[in-house]
Amino acid sequence: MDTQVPNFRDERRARIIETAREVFYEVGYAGASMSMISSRLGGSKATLYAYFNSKEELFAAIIRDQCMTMASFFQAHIGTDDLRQSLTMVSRQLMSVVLSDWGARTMQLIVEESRRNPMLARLFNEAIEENGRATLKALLRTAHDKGQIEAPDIDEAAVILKSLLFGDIHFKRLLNFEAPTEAQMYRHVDRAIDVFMTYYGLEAGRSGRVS
Amino acid sequence: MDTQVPNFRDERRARIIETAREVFYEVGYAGASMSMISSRLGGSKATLYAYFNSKEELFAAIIRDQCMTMASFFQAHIGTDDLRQSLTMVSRQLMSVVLSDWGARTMQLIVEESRRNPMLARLFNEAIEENGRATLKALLRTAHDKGQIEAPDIDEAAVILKSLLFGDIHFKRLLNFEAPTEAQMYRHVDRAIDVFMTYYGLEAGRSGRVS
Amino acid sequence: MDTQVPNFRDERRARIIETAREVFYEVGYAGASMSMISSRLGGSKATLYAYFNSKEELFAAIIRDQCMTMASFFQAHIGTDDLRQSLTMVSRQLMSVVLSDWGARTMQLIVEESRRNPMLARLFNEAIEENGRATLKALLRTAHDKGQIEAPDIDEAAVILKSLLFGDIHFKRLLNFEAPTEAQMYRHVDRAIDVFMTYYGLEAGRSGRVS
Amino acid sequence: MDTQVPNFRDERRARIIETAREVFYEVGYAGASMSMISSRLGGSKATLYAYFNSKEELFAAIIRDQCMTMASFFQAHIGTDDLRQSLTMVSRQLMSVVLSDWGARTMQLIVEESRRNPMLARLFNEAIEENGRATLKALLRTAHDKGQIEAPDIDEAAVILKSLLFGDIHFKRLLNFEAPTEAQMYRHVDRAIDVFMTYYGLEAGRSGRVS
DNA sequence: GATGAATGAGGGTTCATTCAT
DNA sequence: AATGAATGAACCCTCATTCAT
Repeated sequence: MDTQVPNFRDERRARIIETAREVFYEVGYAGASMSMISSRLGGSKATLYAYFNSKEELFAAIIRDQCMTMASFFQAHIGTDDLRQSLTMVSRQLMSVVLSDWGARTMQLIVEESRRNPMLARLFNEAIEENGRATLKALLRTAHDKGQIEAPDIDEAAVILKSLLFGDIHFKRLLNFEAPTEAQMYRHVDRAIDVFMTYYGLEAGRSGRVS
Repeated sequence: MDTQVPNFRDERRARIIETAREVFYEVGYAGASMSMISSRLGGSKATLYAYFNSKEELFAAIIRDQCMTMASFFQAHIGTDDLRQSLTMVSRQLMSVVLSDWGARTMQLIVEESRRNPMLARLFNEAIEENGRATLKALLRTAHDKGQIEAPDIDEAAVILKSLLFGDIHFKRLLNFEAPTEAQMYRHVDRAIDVFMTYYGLEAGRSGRVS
Repeated sequence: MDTQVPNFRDERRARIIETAREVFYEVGYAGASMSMISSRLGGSKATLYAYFNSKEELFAAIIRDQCMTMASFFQAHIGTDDLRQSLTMVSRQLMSVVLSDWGARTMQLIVEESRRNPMLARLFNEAIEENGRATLKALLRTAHDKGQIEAPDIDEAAVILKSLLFGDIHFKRLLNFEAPTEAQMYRHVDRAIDVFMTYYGLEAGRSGRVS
Repeated sequence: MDTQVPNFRDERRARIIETAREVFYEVGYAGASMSMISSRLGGSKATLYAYFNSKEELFAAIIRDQCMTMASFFQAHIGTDDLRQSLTMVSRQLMSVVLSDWGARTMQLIVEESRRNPMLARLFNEAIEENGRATLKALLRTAHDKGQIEAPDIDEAAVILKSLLFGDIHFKRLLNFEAPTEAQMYRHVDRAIDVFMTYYGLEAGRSGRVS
């Protein structure tokens, strides 16, 4: 059971990852050098190589780490009876992570390296899909079963909702446009859910359409 | 009228841009070297620098060029009386460009460099916004005026449609996932327009919802 | 006699020399590039090479030109009966040239290149020696013959005077220290002549010694 | 006291400085390349940059080093009662350093770079002024106090002596003319001191004037 | 296990010079 | 006679990586 007790080596490894993460996030993969990282870390470059065999491997470890962190944000949401409210809460959480400086930058870095290392892209996709969208899908399936919506293809419905949420706003974040304010983001989420529910919901008529 | 007749210099410049574009698209901005470009081009490195003052400038010229090309794909669409058909045609065009290897790779490169050179991101955004979405907006406005849809905020409606179109599928393309087949893309477009029309349209009932 | 009538080629050559001189004086021999010169000149680099076979040759032509100009400053001085006054006038002239920005910079450039091209140093030395000091020597010889001074070795006397004049002040100018004001320079000249005359003169006693 | 024991790093650094000094002295600052230096040194270019951040910095370190060496030549001279003899000894020392190949070349290099890096000129000036001339000044002050000379303005007297010493002969050395033989240099020093003492001294009459 | 020191390969960029026109 | 275009060589400098201690 010594994996439960982080030893000295694990701690050092964690410090390396954290420091290197800062550097990569600041100047990008190509812009970062092992010298920068080791000098900010305090040790020597050779020490870095004692923990990671190459720059690429170090970067991959960081991305793995970040993806795990990101996935953790999307877990453990309990749906309520009010579907709209549940969707709103989950969506807001999803958006606040994805649109944050950290979230947007993470995806930028992955895009930058996804050619050289396709595994990174898969990791990231899983982190969002298998957690973020999985949560959405669970919500939708429950709602479908409860007769709140009519969505025979849950996967497709989840894609539609995710598209409505991310869509243009995420696109612009990747291009380094400023993040929306929280109020703007909330309005955006409301509209997205509105559109979604109009299509999939069984409520009578559209609500909030002409705001 | 001598600007109409490209002289030697312009031709050579065009050849440089084309060759450099290939290299950048293959290995990314950081992965490309001026040596690679010049050797593939056939000349010497110094010749490159006679046409472009720096690697960065060469890259910017290429991106500018690509953005113009991309914008040109979105111009001059004539709407018909059938709104769904018009939207479908424009959307398919938009998607086929954006999801193509070339379109997706272009955005990846811009994401890679948008930090160092924010102007590139602006150029790209304009190429898509001011042409792609402008065309959409024109269509929607006409439809609104004709009473085919009810969209008091045309901008917002265009964002919704664009989000539905791009959304998840574009996201995955940026991460180097495979492009959908044409049939898949067509189905996606149909679904997106369906959702859109259900929300904004004045048609009676939803069509094609349960496919 | 067509050398008397400067033709087109000579004029152009002169313009090249003048422009190149500016550049060399601003950034030094190594710091200057043929591109800088030709672009400031207006023509093409190839034109430069039509007039001068190499950068080194162009530089040599400039230095030759400047040395001739410098030599011209030291000619045609007529001595008066008052030896001190004559020496003062000649010395002031000599010093004002040598300490000027132009004069000091010329010597710097020559020092920079004298290793690679010893001829430049010889030219410069001659410009000063065979004109500046020759004038001094003529003055001194006349004075000696008139019985105003007693200097059996005129050469040596001239060296002493020149040393007293140039000495420390020229040394500092070569190191880019600021030029003295005219008043300071005049005082320096007075003192130098005073020392000189005390040694070589036949006047009774020293004058102006304790100022 | 481990600063007293030069470690490996200091030794290597010293070797770099020595090798680089040779190269710079042979071909000048602009003519030298880091490749030349590293290949003569035996290591790689990157090693050079581990010790000095840039070519300019390496050069500056060398010049600083040389200036310190030069300054060390001028220290610790004890005057005797015989002023002429003391002046002669100090002057000979000063001249032999300044006129040596090494001394002259050092100043040439500094002149070459004094524009780009004025600090070098200041260093050199101090090395000579604050040591060479300071020694002279100390001698003169003592002599003045003893009543051997009458020099109310010691600074000025020192400038005069230094000028007489350096003057023409140093000027020519900067232009790469050959160094005088030791005999010639001694004669020059004698003459300079003779002129100086005639002006400032309180001895009766001039001595050695007509040699 | 950690490190200071070292390095080969390559980066972007500039240069003096030479052709074909 | 003049030039626009081209180039090979070299520049300073940085990098990811390794090895002896």
